[in-house]
Amino acid sequence: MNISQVAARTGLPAKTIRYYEDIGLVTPDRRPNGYRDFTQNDAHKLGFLGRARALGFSIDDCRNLLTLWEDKSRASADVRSIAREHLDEIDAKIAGLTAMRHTLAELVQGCAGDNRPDCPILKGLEGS
Amino acid sequence: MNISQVAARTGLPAKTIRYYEDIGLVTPDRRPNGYRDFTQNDAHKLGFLGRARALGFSIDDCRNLLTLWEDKSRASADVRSIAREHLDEIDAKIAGLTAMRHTLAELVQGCAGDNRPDCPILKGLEGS
DNA sequence: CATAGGGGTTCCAGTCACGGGAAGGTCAAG
DNA sequence: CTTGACCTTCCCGTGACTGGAACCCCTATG
Repeated sequence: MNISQVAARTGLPAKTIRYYEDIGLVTPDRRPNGYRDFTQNDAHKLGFLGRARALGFSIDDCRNLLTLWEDKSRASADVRSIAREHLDEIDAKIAGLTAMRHTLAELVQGCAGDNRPDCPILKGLEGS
Repeated sequence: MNISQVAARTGLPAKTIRYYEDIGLVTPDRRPNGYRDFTQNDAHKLGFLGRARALGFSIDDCRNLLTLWEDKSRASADVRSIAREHLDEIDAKIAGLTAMRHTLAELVQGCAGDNRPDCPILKGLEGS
């Protein structure tokens, strides 16, 4: 399979796929003319990567997950622990954003939004 | 004021303050020896920047907010519209993360977390 | 057979918002 | 005079790509 075909199948840009090869996440064969030749398994791995990245896993996480995924004898507890850590991170991010949202919403609420130069949002940002 | 003092007052690292000067957000004076000399107003601006950044405003947003902040005749509606857009962005991020969390939590829940190699998390990531 | 196009390849540079660290000038204290 | 804290600039690295240039390969058409 050429790179454009695997790109179409996985939804990943060709550039990204080449980058994933650069950092050793996939190792496609090469044809005599130098073109990359992806197997079904490569495409499958790249699809896996795409979904894991979409779920917010870092490249390092993905590398670990890929290893576990290919290791038939791995313990599912290992996978679970990576996923759990990631879940905690997501929760922390959500909490941070929610706090941010709260503060900002208060500022916006207090703002008349008219043509007067008096703006509580800027006042709020001015600090104590 | 030297950079370390304004850093202490604003909570921003000196490196960050120099960077903000690089990209034109502040323009401190210079002493004969080359040291930066920050006015009270500079410190105030940097504090403003720190709080706005902490609320997740982008550097570009901050640049706009700073302009509005320094413009005595600005309309509060302008500020409000920037803040509202930012609020929408925050909401979108929260929604995305929440969806992610949901998917991931389902995967984790389905995982026994024992030593068997059968792992629903990896299965879920394998895709259709 | 020449050529046009749509693939593919490599490599280099840029992104964002800094952080780390080197090499060297400056200043106040002991 | 020396020490040590502080300041300066400069350059490289981060993460995960993205854009572009320059060039090769393959097929189809006049």
